[in-house]
Amino acid sequence: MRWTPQRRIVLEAIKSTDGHITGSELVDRCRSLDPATTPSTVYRTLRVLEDLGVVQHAHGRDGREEFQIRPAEAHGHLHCSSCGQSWEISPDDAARTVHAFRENLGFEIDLSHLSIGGTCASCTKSNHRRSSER
Amino acid sequence: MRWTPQRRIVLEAIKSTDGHITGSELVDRCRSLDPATTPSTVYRTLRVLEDLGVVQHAHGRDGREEFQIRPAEAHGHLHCSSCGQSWEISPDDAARTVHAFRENLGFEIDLSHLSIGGTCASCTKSNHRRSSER
DNA sequence: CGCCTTATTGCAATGCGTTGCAAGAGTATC
DNA sequence: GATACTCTTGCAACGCATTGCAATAAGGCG
Repeated sequence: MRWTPQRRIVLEAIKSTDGHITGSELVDRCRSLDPATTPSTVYRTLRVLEDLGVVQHAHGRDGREEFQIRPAEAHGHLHCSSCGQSWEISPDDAARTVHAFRENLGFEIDLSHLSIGGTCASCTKSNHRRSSER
Repeated sequence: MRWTPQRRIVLEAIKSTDGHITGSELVDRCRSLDPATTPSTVYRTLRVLEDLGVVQHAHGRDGREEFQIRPAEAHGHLHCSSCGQSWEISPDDAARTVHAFRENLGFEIDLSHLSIGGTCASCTKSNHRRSSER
């Protein structure tokens, strides 16, 4: 494994982000640190960093990969299709779900990859209000 | 809404598939029915059919869209990252999960979009066997 | 310190999917 | 059946991500 300037930059860029970041956003950010950055290097570096366990990716609601520094504790994400926001699933809720699938199906959920779409509480409420106004 | 030959072909193609199919696979299939098929039309038609509620899409483990004729009952999918297989989540297990998130977080899971990655029962078993052999 | 091995990079080409736009073809109306 | 309206199509260009390949440079070794 070689520790190259390019890899340093990718790591620096992803470290300085708060929460998730998509591949192309990261390419942009790297380019602002070093204009000579090429996309292929960034994407390849991301895979290397993921193999090393430094970063991880999940999929946003549109299926696009979103990267982040690997958190201390693996957690899934919740995406609201109405307002577009996303949240981390709390360790408790996650554990409950993981447990249920393990018991019922023997299926071991990969929490770091878990991404659930739907409608958040406040959007559910406001949608309901709007439909009863008609 | 116009019922054109192109749309007829897309619908025919997706109807004749068993289970899921990715966009590009569907384009190929349409091309075998009509070589003049263009990708943009296929993808646009898929969105129209989805708006009509005829088809729906979810995301495979790699995040790629996978389409299918909308089933009588919405169901999520389970993807094993080890063997690559995928299964439908039974209505019971699905309901349990949906219920849990609604109660705890007020979050309304979109079941038709739910796609969970992890390791299936038999792969978990054989991985375990392999590691204890070392 | 310089050389050698080979991991890594940059480039160019590819694939999937999307979009703007002008040309074309459904559908309704008369 | 002809006409007009406008929804759809096909094309070309684009964006994101990946890959093969030759050139480059990192890091170990003498």
